[in-house]
Amino acid sequence: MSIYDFKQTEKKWQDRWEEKGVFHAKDNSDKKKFYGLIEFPYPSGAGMHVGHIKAYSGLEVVSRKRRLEGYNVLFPIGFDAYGLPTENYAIKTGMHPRKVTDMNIERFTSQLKKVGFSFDWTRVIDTTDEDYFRWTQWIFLKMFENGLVFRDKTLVNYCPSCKVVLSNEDSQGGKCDICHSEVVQKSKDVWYLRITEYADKLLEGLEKVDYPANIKQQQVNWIGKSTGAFVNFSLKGVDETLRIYTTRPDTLFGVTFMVMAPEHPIIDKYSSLIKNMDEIEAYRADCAKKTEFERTQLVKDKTGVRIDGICAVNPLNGKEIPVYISDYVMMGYGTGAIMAVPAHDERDYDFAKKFGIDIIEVIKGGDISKEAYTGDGEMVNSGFLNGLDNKKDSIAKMIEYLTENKLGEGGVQYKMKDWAFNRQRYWGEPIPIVHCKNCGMVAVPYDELPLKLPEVENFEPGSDGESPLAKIDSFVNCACPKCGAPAKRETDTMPQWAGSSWYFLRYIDPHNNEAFADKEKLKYWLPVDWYNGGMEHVTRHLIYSRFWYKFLYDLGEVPYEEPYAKRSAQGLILGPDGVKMSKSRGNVIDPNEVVDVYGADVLRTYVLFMGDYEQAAPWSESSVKGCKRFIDRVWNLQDILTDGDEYSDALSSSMHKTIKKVSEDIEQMKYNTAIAALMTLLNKIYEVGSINRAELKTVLILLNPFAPHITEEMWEKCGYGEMLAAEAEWCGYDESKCVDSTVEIAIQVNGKVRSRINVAVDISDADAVAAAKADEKVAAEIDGKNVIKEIYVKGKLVNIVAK
RNA sequence: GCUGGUGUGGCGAAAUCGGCAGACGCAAGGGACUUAAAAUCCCUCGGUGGCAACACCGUACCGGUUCAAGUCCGGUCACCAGCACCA
Repeated sequence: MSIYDFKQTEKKWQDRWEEKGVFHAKDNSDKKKFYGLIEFPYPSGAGMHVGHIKAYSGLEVVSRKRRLEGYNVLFPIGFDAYGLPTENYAIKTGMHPRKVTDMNIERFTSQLKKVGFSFDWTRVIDTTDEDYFRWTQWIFLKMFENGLVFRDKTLVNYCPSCKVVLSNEDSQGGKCDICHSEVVQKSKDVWYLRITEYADKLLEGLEKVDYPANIKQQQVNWIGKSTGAFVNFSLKGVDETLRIYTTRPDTLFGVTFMVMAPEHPIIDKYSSLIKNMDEIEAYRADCAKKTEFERTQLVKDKTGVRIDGICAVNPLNGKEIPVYISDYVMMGYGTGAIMAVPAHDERDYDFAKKFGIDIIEVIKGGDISKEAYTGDGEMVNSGFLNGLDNKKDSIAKMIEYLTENKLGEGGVQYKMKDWAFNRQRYWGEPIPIVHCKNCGMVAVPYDELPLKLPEVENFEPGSDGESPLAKIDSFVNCACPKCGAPAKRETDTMPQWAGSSWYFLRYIDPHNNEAFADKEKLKYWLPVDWYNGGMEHVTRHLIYSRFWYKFLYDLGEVPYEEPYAKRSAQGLILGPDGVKMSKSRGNVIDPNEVVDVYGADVLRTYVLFMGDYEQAAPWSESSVKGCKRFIDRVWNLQDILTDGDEYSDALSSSMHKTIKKVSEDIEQMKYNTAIAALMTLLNKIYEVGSINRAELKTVLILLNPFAPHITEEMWEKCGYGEMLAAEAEWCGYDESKCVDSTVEIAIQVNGKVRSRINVAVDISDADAVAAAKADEKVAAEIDGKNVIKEIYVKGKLVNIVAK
């Protein structure tokens, strides 16, 4: 018995795989392709996390299996290297972000290689590389050309700590996605990408892809499509319409007041008519003080101010309606104003109660003296709608009436907002736009790309929320590409999501200087067959990259409608204390230490064995040892190896069953049970006491995707060949050989197990029941009773119902 | 509040279609080997009762369907994740 020297062995095979280039994807191949994609890492200074290992190991196993199955596999890796942590580190230490990035990438690379991942290292990309971001800028300019880029001065999410403007996706829950501090609202002129233009396409595309239901649902909710109507209310005494959006046009006869967002422009436009402007300004100031989080909390106790001097008119019956401002209405959704129907909306009801406003019932079914009735029913107090069902007929009828009389029309709204696309920071892709007094916003010509970052001394962002680039005159001052007049460059950079929005396309053709990727190659490799990543990206990167891809599809640059055919998400690895790993808690597990102590094969096996791949699970050092034992027991199979080029009778059915189980489980990401099946097989082999050459070969191939190093070493040592990864074929199995000739079945009497017997697999129902009845215990149990029913479930059990 | 999900031993977890609950691993206890420890190997391991064969109970809780329910149906509770005054 020899001891398995994992350190020396793992290094040996990692070097050989690299030398031989066995994991390089081949272009222009006739073979079936498989494109497996994992979310490329942000190369942080902290180095790799065990979470990375789990995230990559899933598709690593699939990719290795696919190669053995004869596929041409693209399983690439790269680095999403622009971002604030690097820049902040550079500010702190005085090192250039380029240097920091290069160091971190080098460290990640060596760590990844030590785990033995089968990435194609000839296709590595780095989003901060000028040959890469040149094309990020190129896509941005294409969007600019096509009207998908615009500037707007409105309230934006702003992180005072990071000193950057955040998109809606980056400030979920009112917290900054980067540093988790409270986001404030600030009025600022910033860049947007018109992602809402693609809302419907993003929604419809979900029907064509294989994503888990929860991921689809989350995206659907995030896009938040609603259908309803726009209604134009006139304001009394002035030539002005107050336009609102509602999903409930059926309740239009029940409107008793209107509410505008505090920032609504109509207020300023008619401030001279408003008698209580002081009160309104005071309320606005109060709202501005609230954080986004406070403002979006659902509160029963509504606040607001009635606008004295402005009055709206119900377009149906000419009734005068008071107008309020309140912060429960948001400027960013719909038109920033609502018609309030307190009888049938909880928020309006709370507001009406507080301010003593009339509540008019227009749908029968509730008790509006107690609470708002939001259910359905028959229309009342509603003129031409009376007697109709509110859902079935009256919505359509009302929209028809509004349209005919030019009082409004049907419409849709989305919760998703346009993408605030900018960072007031240094370490990002420069936005390739020039501001010219004569020509306005002008695109940097394509042949001047990449527009590089200037060399600067100080990366510190300006306190006024300006990019550090604004201080570099040599960068800012330029000639207008259109008219040649002196002009100024845009100084904002792109947000960190830019580079990752299309990286999977560049892997396909990473060294192309003529285009972001060759069309023929895109046609061969796309779509990504399987994309694994974290749940945290479902309403960020995953939406953004689908949007960019769909834009490129509309341009004719990419071949299919959706980028990712299938998506999956791994669960978190928690600390040994069952809580999310964090530096401050001191419960972080360093994957390098695990590799050093137990070896890469053990680490890889453990992260997949620890539980359901998609579920969170705590780290357990002793369970790691269990996997170490398993790997060592595999090594020791050499001691009981015998000749034989066919499966032995003793192991045949176990071999076939295990091949079937492992093959099927990998496809369903049930890696834990696949490994358990291999352990079960190993137990069986040791019980039998020997393994022959044919059986060992199968064991090595089945285990190879999980533990590639030890299986390569044994492959070579036992004389199967030179390199498993280059030579082996995935094992087949024979369904008919997965079963033994006899099985043990349970015998139940009235549903309770009373005995067990061995029967032939192909026993007939009648014989099985007869055999069951012949059993002593069963016979005693049914003696003197009436047998009512007899059931035989093939290979499982017999149930005799007796009274 | 809405959406998606989860609830099974001391722990991580298994269990196609409803068909022997607890595979596999960890921890624990006992034993072998050892001067000793580690490593390794063997045995036990959901609970209660029993010397035992065995019996009864047991998949968050209450109820239902069924010969048979962890699995299906109705209701309740708890936890996790995401969204949230979205008109």
